[in-house]
Amino acid sequence: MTEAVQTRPGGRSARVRAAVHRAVEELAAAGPAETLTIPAVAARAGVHPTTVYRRWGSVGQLLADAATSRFSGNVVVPDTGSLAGDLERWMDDVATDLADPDVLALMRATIGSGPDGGCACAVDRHEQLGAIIEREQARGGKVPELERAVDMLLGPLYYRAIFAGQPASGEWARGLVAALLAG
Amino acid sequence: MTEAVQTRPGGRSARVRAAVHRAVEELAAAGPAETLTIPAVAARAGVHPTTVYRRWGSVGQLLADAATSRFSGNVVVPDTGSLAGDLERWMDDVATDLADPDVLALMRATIGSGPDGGCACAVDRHEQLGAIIEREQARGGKVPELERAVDMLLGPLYYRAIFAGQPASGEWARGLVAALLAG
DNA sequence: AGGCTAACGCAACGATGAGTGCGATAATTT
DNA sequence: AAATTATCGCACTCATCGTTGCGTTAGCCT
Repeated sequence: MTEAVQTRPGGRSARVRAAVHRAVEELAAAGPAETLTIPAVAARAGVHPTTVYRRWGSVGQLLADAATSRFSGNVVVPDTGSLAGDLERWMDDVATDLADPDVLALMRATIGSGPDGGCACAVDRHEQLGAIIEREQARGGKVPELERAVDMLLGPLYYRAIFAGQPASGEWARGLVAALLAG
Repeated sequence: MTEAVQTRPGGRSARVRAAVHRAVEELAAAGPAETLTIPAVAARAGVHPTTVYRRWGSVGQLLADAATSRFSGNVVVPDTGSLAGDLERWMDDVATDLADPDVLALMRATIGSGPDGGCACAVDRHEQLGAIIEREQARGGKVPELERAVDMLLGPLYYRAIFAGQPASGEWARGLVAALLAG
């Protein structure tokens, strides 16, 4: 009597999901926020609007899903052997990702869609930074606190991207790492 | 023959403007983003939708206007006599402001409304920080660079508010000031 | 106080987004 | 290979947003 709701993740469903996610990213990058509507997304994805309404329900949930899918696992945690090297490589990757206007547009739209939109964009990065620090700790090295690292690395990076509109250079990012490790 | 477009800022216009701004803040705080529509704002403000359409045009411009109005001049630059004191007081005020859920909701909606939405929320704070540093410089004290101050103070503050969802305590904010002045 | 005109309210229309019932398709299982 | 059923496409309806023309109200100036 188990009412197991079995899902069906292979084949067409996956294709539809990917196409819709791609359409969301493109539309978020293209026009103003009010053009990001479900019929528009469906048309661009080559899918019927009904499908999107049924699978996601609202623009907010659609954006949250697209954002978590986009911001999870597209940056690999490096392993250079030293904490400084790991952090510098990782910051460089994150900064490069944040320099893409399409990524920024998706982030802005996701933030605007609800209270946890911002978290969906950064949780993965938070965990990656924690993993880097944990590994150094396993190596036996002295590590900064995760909170301090978040404040001094992620904070400035995301602030510049969203609130200042400045591009983040690799050199500047390495300076942040140096400041963290010096303190 | 001067075609001076004379505006009429007093009396009713100002009342309407204030009521609409208030309605935007309330609606942004109340429901999801898709409920923040011009007819809804007009109804809550006790104003006819046509008025809002004509004066602001789109939800994006309306949000930008409301945000700049809300985030300008509601924090006074303190003058305690020392740089550390000024920064601590100011950070405390900003942190308190950012702890208000309504303020956060307005910020999120503004960020989601367009590419410069984020700037509209932070430009004033940027200038205030610059003013504090300039005053200390006039006093003859040694001052940090404005960029570094932004990275180490505004960055963590806004990152926590938007991307981490953590409340910012006054103690933690003072720690940021200490770290900046120590470096 | 009276005129001038910017700003607002009202009514109506077209366009489009949101939601629903039903049949068709294709992924998964036996 | 055949059956099962989750998922999708289609046609249709309802609600509401965006816009325009016109009359009215109420700031500002002489």
